[in-house]
Amino acid sequence: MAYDPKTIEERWQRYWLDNESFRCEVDPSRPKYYVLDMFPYPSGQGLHVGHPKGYICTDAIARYKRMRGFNVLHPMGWDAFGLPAEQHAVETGTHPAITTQRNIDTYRRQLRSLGLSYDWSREVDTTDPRYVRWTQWIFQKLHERGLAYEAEVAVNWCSALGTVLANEEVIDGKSERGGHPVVRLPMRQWMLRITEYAERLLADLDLVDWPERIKRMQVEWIGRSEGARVAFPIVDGDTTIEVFTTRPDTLFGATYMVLAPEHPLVRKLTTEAQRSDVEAYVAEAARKSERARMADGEDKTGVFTGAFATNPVNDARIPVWIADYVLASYGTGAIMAVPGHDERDYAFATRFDLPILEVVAGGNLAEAAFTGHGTALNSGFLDGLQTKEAKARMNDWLEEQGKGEATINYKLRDWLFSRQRYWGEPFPVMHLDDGTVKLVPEDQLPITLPKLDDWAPTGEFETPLSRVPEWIQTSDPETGANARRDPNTMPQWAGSCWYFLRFCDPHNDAEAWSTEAERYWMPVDLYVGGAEHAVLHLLYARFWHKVLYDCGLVSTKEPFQKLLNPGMILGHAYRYYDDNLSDDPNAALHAYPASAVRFEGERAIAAATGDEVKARWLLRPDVRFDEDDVPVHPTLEDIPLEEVTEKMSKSRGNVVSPDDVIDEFGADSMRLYELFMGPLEKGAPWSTDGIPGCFRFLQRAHRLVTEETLCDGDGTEEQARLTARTIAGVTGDMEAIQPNTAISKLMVWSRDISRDGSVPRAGAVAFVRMLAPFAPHLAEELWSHLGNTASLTHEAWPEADPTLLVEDTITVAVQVNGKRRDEIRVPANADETTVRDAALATENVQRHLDGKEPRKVIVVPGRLVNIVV
RNA sequence: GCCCAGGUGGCGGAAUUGGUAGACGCGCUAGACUCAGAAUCUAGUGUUCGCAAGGACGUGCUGGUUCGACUCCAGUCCUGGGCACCA
Repeated sequence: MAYDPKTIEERWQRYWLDNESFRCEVDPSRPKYYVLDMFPYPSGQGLHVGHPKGYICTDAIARYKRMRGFNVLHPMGWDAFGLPAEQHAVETGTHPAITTQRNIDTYRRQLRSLGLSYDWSREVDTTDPRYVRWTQWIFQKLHERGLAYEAEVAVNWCSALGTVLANEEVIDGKSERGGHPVVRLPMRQWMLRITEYAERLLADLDLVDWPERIKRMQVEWIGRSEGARVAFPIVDGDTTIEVFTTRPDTLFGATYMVLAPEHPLVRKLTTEAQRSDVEAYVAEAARKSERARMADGEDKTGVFTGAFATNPVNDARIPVWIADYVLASYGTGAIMAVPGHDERDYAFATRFDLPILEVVAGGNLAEAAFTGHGTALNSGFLDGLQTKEAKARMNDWLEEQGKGEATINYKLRDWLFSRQRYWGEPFPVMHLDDGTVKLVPEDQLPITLPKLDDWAPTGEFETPLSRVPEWIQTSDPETGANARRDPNTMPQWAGSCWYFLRFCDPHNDAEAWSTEAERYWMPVDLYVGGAEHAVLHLLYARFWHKVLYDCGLVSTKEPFQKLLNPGMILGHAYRYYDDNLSDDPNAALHAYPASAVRFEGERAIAAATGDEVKARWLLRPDVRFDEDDVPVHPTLEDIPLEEVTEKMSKSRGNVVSPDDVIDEFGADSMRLYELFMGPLEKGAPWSTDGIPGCFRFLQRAHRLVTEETLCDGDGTEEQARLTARTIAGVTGDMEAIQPNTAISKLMVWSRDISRDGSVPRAGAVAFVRMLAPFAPHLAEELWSHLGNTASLTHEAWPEADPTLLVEDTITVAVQVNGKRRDEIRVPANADETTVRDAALATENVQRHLDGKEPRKVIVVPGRLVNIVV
């Protein structure tokens, strides 16, 4: 019987499902292992070959750990709220719930076809009301602890799309999709006080085993900085401007102040003479997106308000300006400008002819700001102090005088937690007529989404839910008083902040999870998912987890013990450009090769005409190759194509589906290949060239076990040693999560085991067990061929006989002056003198010594001998 | 601009603590089987000189430390990722 993956894989997938082979239950008598994939958003395109890289690796680990006696929790679910389903509803009228279910079905089918060993009885779906109920419940916990509050925050509103856009969806004041105008409008929104947890989110990174670069990204995102708050009184006024500075030691050098254009004091401080200039500047800044403001970079702009403030250390009268280089959202939204010792202030002062004062020695202020540390000067009581001491002295002085205090500031901002969208969790709150907010009683949860008949945006600035008055309008079930529901929904992050807890106890209708299940399964021992979630998802989930910890609802400070990021699998495509910006299928377009296009920021411009153009992609089968083997467009004349390797995405047309690969080679070959390609964390362009090699290996494995006659026992000594070495090596590789080298050792075994005799049964048994994590279908098939009736899911992992790992005779390399000249075979237990003499005696060494006396001989036991002449 | 990761054959990639560079796979070459091909098996395969034995060179580049460097140090170039007026 030839190896036929299709039959084998169908049979065993059926068996695993029918027997619930991977079902797990709390069992305090056994050690647990919780291995988790970041659950996917089920998009309409289904999986591409890049997605399963991590899933396959965690599956191999899960199967390995089961065989090592662990009680393994390995679940899968769906992060199913999200914008694409809602946009699909706008376009087709199909309810997002229907689209979502359809997509989930596709994903589930594809994951099952890979033979992944999930406990499907634990599947969760964040859009399921039984799940939403507990997401809302956790929101209420946050609210009860004062961590959820409402605030007026500006949003990017696009009336053409009828939706609010994230900052990265806005390019140059226009929507990324379609190029429609976007305005910034203030709106009442929910915020979560994540900043209150900044210090713990930072400190507890020490508790987890994560890649250093991910930790660093979180550290930088949180952006802790130590400094001081200082109050500057307004001249002839009753207000003060408060600023944050990391350099209180330079306070004597503050020669002007700057407020962000959005600063609440701008209107109040501006004098009549300056009012029209200031208002024009503020309006201009509001029109620009945050991104555009940052992009302007070096060219500092600003306007004088007409007001003056007093420098609290020397009573100097200094002007107050507004400028958009000061960010409203960081610190206090206002700065003291020290042009002598800050590059931005220096550029601004030079541009507007403001005084520059030297208060730290060490630079040349005629040329540039000096931002380094040094000795204070022109600074009254700080003169002569080094920067570090000067800071401390100034902080003390500020506190003594009541003019400021030492403080810590974070870049991290509170989390904007509402979205003006339909397909998300409604807020479990009631807005009462007196303006207060009351939580919906727990027994009334979940608040479910209303039906929506008309999906098309109205262009009005309103949320989809606000268009359903009978849903918005409600009453307080406890008092019967009038109440309104919140018209916003939660962001997609909400469901993913706690799904790993629900997996511990997914069918519990009395509580979000039981204490027993949480204490047993948590924390997640191994969490695998894309580095693109390095900051947001992982930070938000950690934040919720810490709140739940403070509520006494979870027992661990951190949810994810070890984290790994699979590298991205990239797709190949061929690129050109055209000027059909609106994607009109009937447009008469003009196409351009990459060489005729230049870039201005993120915009592609045709070099000849200056018109904006749009990138287009073709897949290899659609590309024509001309006589010089240059890829060209199949129909458009003279358009050479640029070969690009990028992230797989529908818009680039470079997506490869696992369905096609499985159809041709089977799931086991696909799994083996994705593991064998290289280390988990490394990305690579997708190529099918290596798959036949993996298929051949499985074929050979199949033949060895089913077609050869097995001899009983361990076989010859060489065979027994080979098997023992393989077991030891594969086990070590699995512990280190290096399936690529584990597989290569299995390949060596299958190549060499029948070298000096027929395949020994004991070796075959060990081999099949070791094959199970990588090619589980074939392993099951061979296992039953070896006479077993049960699945090998819970069979014991083989153990290497340690006596067989010790070689009697070993090969030692012989070097002369560090260059390898020969090798010798010596008994493993030979002493140094024996090895040294044997090495000196070899012919090659004698020739290279050429009669000279060795000056020094270095013997590295078991490794090599180096003879220095 | 700043920070981080990484540069090893034609290709994907191996290489405990500094100790035989290139495991394993792909591709390629030759042979076996075959009427032939496919498939399979066997052998070879870093570059270069040599009939060979054997030598020289070789882990982005330039130096350094060392008996010995892919591995450690300094500098430099390239690629990928992150951050980007955070006071």
